[in-house]
Amino acid sequence: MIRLVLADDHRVVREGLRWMLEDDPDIEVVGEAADGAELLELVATGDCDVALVDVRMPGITGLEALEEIATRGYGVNVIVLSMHDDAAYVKRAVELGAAGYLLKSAGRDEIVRAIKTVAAGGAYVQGEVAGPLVRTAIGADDEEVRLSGRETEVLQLAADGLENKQIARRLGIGEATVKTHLGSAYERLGAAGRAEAVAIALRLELIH
Amino acid sequence: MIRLVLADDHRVVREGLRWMLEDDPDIEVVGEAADGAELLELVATGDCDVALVDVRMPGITGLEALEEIATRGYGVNVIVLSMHDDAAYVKRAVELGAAGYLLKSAGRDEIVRAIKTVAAGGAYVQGEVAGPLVRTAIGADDEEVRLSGRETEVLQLAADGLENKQIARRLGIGEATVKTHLGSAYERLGAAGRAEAVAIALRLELIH
DNA sequence: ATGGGCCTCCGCCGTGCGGTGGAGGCGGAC
DNA sequence: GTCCGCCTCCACCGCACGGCGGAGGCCCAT
Repeated sequence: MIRLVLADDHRVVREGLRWMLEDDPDIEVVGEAADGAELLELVATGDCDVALVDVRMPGITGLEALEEIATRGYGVNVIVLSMHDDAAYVKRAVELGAAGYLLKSAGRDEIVRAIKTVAAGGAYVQGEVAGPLVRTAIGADDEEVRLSGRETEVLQLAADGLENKQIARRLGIGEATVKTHLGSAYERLGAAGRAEAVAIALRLELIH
Repeated sequence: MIRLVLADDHRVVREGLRWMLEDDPDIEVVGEAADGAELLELVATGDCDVALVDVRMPGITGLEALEEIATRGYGVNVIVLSMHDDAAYVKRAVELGAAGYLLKSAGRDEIVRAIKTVAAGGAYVQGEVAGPLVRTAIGADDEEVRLSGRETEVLQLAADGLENKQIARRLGIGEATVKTHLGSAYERLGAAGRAEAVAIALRLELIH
């Protein structure tokens, strides 16, 4: 019997999944969470084997909760449920310790298969996103996009509408340094300027 | 027997709802649609009584389909399923002819109740949004954040990293006009500049 | 100890950007 | 008819921005 936890901020999705999955004799839904905090509480009890979590949730997001679960080393395998088929998303989720990755376009059979696979200790990535993923694994398009601590801070404040001088004062550093960090952030993200950089970083959930 | 059609771009949601609702002996799911066009096709056949449709779908959105269904005068009662509890959304949906309005926070019982109510010719608005609705009916609060067509286009291109001159060429308008649109977009969004405007618009899903 | 990543800072310089204050045409709403 | 929202365009101006080419200190790994 696989003890499953569902995490999604929309109750229709949670209840729908519950009805859909409990029809399978090997699966038992032992808990539901509406956000990352609730999910972490449930996982902490240790009474579950697999968690099916939406990436996008209020407060603590699915990815943040995933990171927490992975580092804490609970014996819970997490399947990420996402709207995005971007390779970067998948890669990031897998890096953070996801055992499975499903799109919201997945059907019941595929979800059940994924749950049973990861419950058995395996990994499951939906076909439509597996292609891009292995491409990056081979190194065809490597370069994992990430920013240094300072770059992230500076870009976050830029996204909040502060100008360089204000960012400098906020962080207690010189304006020239802010420019340097922004410049390297643009380069890493392949952005033409702060607007595009903010757009890309938001999509990759590097800033909020 | 109530013949029901489900419309949502996420297959997990559709299948989940199907499993959840077909458990009720009075409800039969006779069709699923992944976008507005499919929904209109299904409704046109006339073989259904109630449609449960998500507002947000690619191509023809739920609201647009709703409008079409209402003006064409099919004998189908539409229940709108939305993430937003904004009064403006509810108001607009009801204006366009929705017989019901549910949030994604709704539980199974409430959904079933809504379906049976509208199938009987009634109207159902979820409790949590009924309050805001009457508030706006009185005129207590209004104002929703939205951008004009041009403002959205211009801001989207700005988020893609184009500079004003390039945006102007792309849209076949003058650079001054681009600046005007951007300026009014900043004002509407309460943003200090393009970076913050892009951040806000992305969060509000006004651009992608 | 040499290299590399990160953080810090500096000046220079062109220009893209955003604010201000206009103008007119078009369509729908009252 | 008159108002209002939307789209279009113009000139001016100050400055924030971003690219360039430097510099040094820190820590860690090879």
